[in-house]
Amino acid sequence: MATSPATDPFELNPQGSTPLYRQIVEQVQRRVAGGLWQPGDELPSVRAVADRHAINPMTVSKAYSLLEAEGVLERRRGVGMAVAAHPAGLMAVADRLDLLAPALEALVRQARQLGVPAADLQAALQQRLDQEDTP
Amino acid sequence: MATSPATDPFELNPQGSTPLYRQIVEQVQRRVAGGLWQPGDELPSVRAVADRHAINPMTVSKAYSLLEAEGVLERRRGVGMAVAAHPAGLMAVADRLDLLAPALEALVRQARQLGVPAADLQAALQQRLDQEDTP
Amino acid sequence: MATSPATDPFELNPQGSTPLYRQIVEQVQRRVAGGLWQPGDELPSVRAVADRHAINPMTVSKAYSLLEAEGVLERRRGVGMAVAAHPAGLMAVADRLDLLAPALEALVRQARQLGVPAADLQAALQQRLDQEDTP
Amino acid sequence: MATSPATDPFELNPQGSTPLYRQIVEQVQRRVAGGLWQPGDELPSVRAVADRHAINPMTVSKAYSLLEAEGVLERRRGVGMAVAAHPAGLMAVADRLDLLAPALEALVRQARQLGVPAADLQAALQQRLDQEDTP
DNA sequence: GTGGTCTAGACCACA
DNA sequence: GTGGTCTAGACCACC
Repeated sequence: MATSPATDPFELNPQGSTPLYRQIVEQVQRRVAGGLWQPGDELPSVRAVADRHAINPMTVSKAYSLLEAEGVLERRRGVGMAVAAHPAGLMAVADRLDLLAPALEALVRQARQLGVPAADLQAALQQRLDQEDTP
Repeated sequence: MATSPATDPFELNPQGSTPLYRQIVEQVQRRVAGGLWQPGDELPSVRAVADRHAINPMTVSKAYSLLEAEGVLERRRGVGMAVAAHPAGLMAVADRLDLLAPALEALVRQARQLGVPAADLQAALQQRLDQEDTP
Repeated sequence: MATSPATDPFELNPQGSTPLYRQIVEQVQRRVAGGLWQPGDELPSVRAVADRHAINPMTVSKAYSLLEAEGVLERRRGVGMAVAAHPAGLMAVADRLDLLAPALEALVRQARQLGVPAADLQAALQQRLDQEDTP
Repeated sequence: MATSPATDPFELNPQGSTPLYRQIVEQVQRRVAGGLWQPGDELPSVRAVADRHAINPMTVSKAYSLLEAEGVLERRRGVGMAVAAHPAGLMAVADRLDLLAPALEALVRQARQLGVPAADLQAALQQRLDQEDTP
């Protein structure tokens, strides 16, 4: 089980509506906030990520720069990027739940408009979480 | 309780990142898919919606046109738009759950990346659904 | 002989009753359906087409968006539009004939209503096709 | 075999892009031009057509008025509309073929863009005409 | 450079 | 009254 940044840690969806650089930024933020990635862990190079996903290196670079400006990552000259010593994003479980609020809100709103009963929604989540445990 | 298309059936959020016309498209899709709006029901006119939300008529028109191309709405010339006789989007509960898949997927992925335990996520959804019942 | 999307691949008739954006949509559909344009081929930019024909960029953009929604084109962010990897419209000769059905139907119906004999209609088509070969 | 104007002589398609009144106008024009309908033949009343197709009587009335202005129909006070004594539209076979030119042009252009071979197009027309003979 | 979104306003066609 | 089309121009996001 690999939780620290591997060669290819990102799940990118070029079709999706959220831009590529945003997808990278958000995934790093969450993993650091949740403690999955620890201070000092090194991220894959800009070029490695760009090659792996066949995207423009500038896109990756932009994401890393934003994360550096945020204090989540720090630049190690000649080496690459690493999770900052005191990452701004690390937080308690309760605060992490707040970060989930928008996604939760969207889910519930869509279910309401679709006329899907609360019980069915709960069941669907349960089922999806079970998949997660035993892939 | 008004379920069929009222004078102002839309909940638009001009601040959000999703464009206005997309918000309209998605809300109509879900309401038709869920059976809340029935075939033959007439939608509020382009101008009415535009005036109500102080937006450009073209924005509303664009949404309606897309929905017509999708087969969800049909144009009644000189009269207005109505839910299509055989809307492409009408479906059973199970299929409606499929429409929720992307939102559900996003929620679970974000929770995983944040390191939020499954139990906490379930609890958060439960709590949010309880709000829905007793607003 | 240039078959892949050139700088100016469209034949637009501003006088005709069919709107400009529809003309673009239909021409792309047919060329992709016929295999003249292959998956991955890049289309001329919105601005290029708009300048070339002295029309508003939005008109071209509208056409491209509809084609994307249909699955014929795909957006490459920051790069442009291209024929989709698996275009919804690519099809065998038999199916392409189905696309001609409406036009064929209209022709036959008009001939019937005009009392034009079948033989004369056949001859007229033959004559028109001969022009095509030796322009 | 009914060639003179019956109770319901029109083939109307509310979905099509051509407006309803235009469909009526063109069908009358062609039938008179081809001699299928003879001078003096009476047309169904505005109300009859409107009821039969569930459309607005004004739409039918507009079509009839245009045809009267053109000299194809004449108004018989208290009785209804009839094909004019000397209809402007009656013409020789060669001229009628000219009326088919636009439809023929559209068919050939679409076939070319679809990459359908001339022979296949000829065959398709032949097949469609055979249906016509033995319905 | 690319396309996306929205506005303000015009004119047209249809019923 | 309804929606459809097009324009001119603005601003934004992405790569």
